[in-house]
Amino acid sequence: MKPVFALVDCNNFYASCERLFRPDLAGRPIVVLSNNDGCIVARSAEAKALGIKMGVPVYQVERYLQQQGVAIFSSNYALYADISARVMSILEQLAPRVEIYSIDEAFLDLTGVAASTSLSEFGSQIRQTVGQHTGIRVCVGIAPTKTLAKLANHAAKQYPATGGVVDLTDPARQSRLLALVPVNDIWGVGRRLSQRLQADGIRTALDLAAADPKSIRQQYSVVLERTLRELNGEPCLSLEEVTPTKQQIICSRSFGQRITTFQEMREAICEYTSRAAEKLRQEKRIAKRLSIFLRTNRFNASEPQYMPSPGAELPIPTDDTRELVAAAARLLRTCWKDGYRYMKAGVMLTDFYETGSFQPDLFSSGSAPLRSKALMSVLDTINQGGHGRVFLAGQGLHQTWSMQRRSLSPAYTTRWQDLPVAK
DNA sequence: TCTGGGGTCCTAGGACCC
DNA sequence: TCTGGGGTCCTAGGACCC
Repeated sequence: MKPVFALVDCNNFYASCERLFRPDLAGRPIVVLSNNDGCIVARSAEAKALGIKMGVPVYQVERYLQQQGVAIFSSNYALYADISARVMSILEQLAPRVEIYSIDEAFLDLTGVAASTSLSEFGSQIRQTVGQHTGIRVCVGIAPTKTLAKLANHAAKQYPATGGVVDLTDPARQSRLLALVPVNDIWGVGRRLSQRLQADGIRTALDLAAADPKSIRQQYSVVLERTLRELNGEPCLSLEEVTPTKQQIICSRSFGQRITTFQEMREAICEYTSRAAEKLRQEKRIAKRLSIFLRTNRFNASEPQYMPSPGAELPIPTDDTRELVAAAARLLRTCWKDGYRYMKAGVMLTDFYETGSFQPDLFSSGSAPLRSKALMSVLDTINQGGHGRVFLAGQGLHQTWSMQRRSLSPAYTTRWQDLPVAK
């Protein structure tokens, strides 16, 4: 049986989540900012219509946002994750196999669905059900490959006449759409590739689909060859239901204010290491390698730049916050230099093993690592419970460097104090 | 003054081995 | 005054995604 994929994508997801609990904002433009209130990362339809671009630094458009009466929100990730989980669980009820691709997108396997009902009808059912149960609007693209399903979804968003659902299983329809799509709108073709492709005379998705797979592989890469084949309806990417285990865990942030002292940086690195260790334990992994990085402001050419990123192997892989923090602090001492204004720092864990699976080598002897499963699990339970936090002294009490979130909405669905009240 | 964070995959090139 | 060839493993960096 020929495979059929659907891509379900939430419209303007973060902005829509904010509006769910603020009916007074109906029809008003909304933008959501990145961490630290730096850039615009999501826009409502009204904000897009005003010409506000994705990714622009807020300070460049602050006046304009005010003039236009745009509602501004800091990122409220707890809220978006919770709404996302609700949307995804509905999709899992509707389709037998679902791959959660990102916070606001999922691929569905619709192979065989057409027997009872038409594919586009099924797409409309998805839209309706999700809309009814969560208030979130989605668009649905349906096609024989993931790459085509992405394009179908794109079209469903772009052309209101489609009613938010595009069935692209018909080859004639595929080529009509591909002729309209510029290469940079193809999934997997970014800024650099699209520049190169255009220089080679490949301007539309149809141009790429018509190119020779072998020479594309030679001149570009095996990845682009797969994209080309997928555009021609030949599936190269399959549905991945089980989330593959992580290869690396990163925790990094820009600071609310520049950091200039070792003490503050030490706090920040401790904090990020603790967050990374929590994620590691959630994954049920232990890590053998830890690295940290510091960054000055690369946008400011007149300032001296320093961006060290030292790393180290741990004697024995671990998921214990205290051991990881100690290692991170050692690395910080090796690379710290006074006299710079640091903008950002981060911690990265790599080289994972399953908890309990690691064989220590014959010669790593002696010093029993301070490690306690019980302690770490108590730490996690308390910190995930929402009734206060327990942390290492090194993380700092005041965290003067922590990020700015001036326009944060309440955690409507994940904190009792913030529950919306119907009057 | 003010520019996010967290991931993946692929490739090229160096180190090392026989 | 000459200096192979081929394989594997690892790392850094580039490109992409949301």
